[in-house]
Amino acid sequence: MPELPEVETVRRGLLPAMEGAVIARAQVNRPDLRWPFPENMAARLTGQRVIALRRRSKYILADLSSGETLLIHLGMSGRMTVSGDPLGVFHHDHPAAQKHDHVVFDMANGARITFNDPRRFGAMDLMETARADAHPLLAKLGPEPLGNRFDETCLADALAGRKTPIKSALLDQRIVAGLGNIYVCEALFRARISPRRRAGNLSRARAAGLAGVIREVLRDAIEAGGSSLRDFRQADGELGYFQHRFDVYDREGQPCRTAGCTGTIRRIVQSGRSSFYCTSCQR
DNA sequence: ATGGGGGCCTGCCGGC
DNA sequence: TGCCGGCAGGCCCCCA
Repeated sequence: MPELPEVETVRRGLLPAMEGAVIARAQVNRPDLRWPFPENMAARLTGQRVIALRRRSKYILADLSSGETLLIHLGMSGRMTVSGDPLGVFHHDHPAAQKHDHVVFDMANGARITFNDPRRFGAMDLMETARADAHPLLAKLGPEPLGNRFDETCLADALAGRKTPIKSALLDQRIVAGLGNIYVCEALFRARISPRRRAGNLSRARAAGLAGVIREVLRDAIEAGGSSLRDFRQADGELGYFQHRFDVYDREGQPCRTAGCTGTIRRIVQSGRSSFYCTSCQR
């Protein structure tokens, strides 16, 4: 599910309830998600203050007062929602527990944060904050697309010589971190590049343009509060709006939105994933 | 080294 | 109404 814009939207939604707040109680309802939880996870979280709530790629990172960092990944179907009232003014009740509520944080400020993940492709882990970058899930990630290190040159360099289709290359988190199936399709549409084109076959000028377009798509999506497909909700339970702005994703058979283009959006399968694109204006 | 495919899970949707 | 196949936003791992 959640790609970078959705994860960023969740992080922002969690900030008022989590950052600077103390985890009064951590309830862990099963031993694992995609992988086993770290040893004594509940005990290592209980009583800790969340110093900072960060994001790296599609991972949420909560730096704790203990010197450890909690890593959270939402997988395909993970959600984090806030209930209750961080200000302690209205004394809202918490909603009843749902199926697949795997981890629940009761914050000392009265907020409850619930991690729900039907498919359990998500993950949680704990590591030393000082060594967070070396975590196996983070160590090989490429640059943040909205950060300073991601520029035209670096994308062109990363794509050079690669025979894989540009679609697959952009899904490779070592080239650029945080893109998933939706935003790769959308970025390639905006850049007018066919998902089937060999990555190493793009001119440096087009690769440079693509880098700019990737940033633009992600910024637009974050601004819209992410996309709401199936089970994505913002942390406050509200729906995002970016799905209404998809130009190609899930628009098979519909007309291309490029001005003057009479093409139709097609769906193809590349390395097992759907790609949506206009065969007429994406080359 | 690089690229492709399988597998992990549950839920939903469309077709019969 | 019910069953079944196909599909889904991610990513590790194995194989060629």
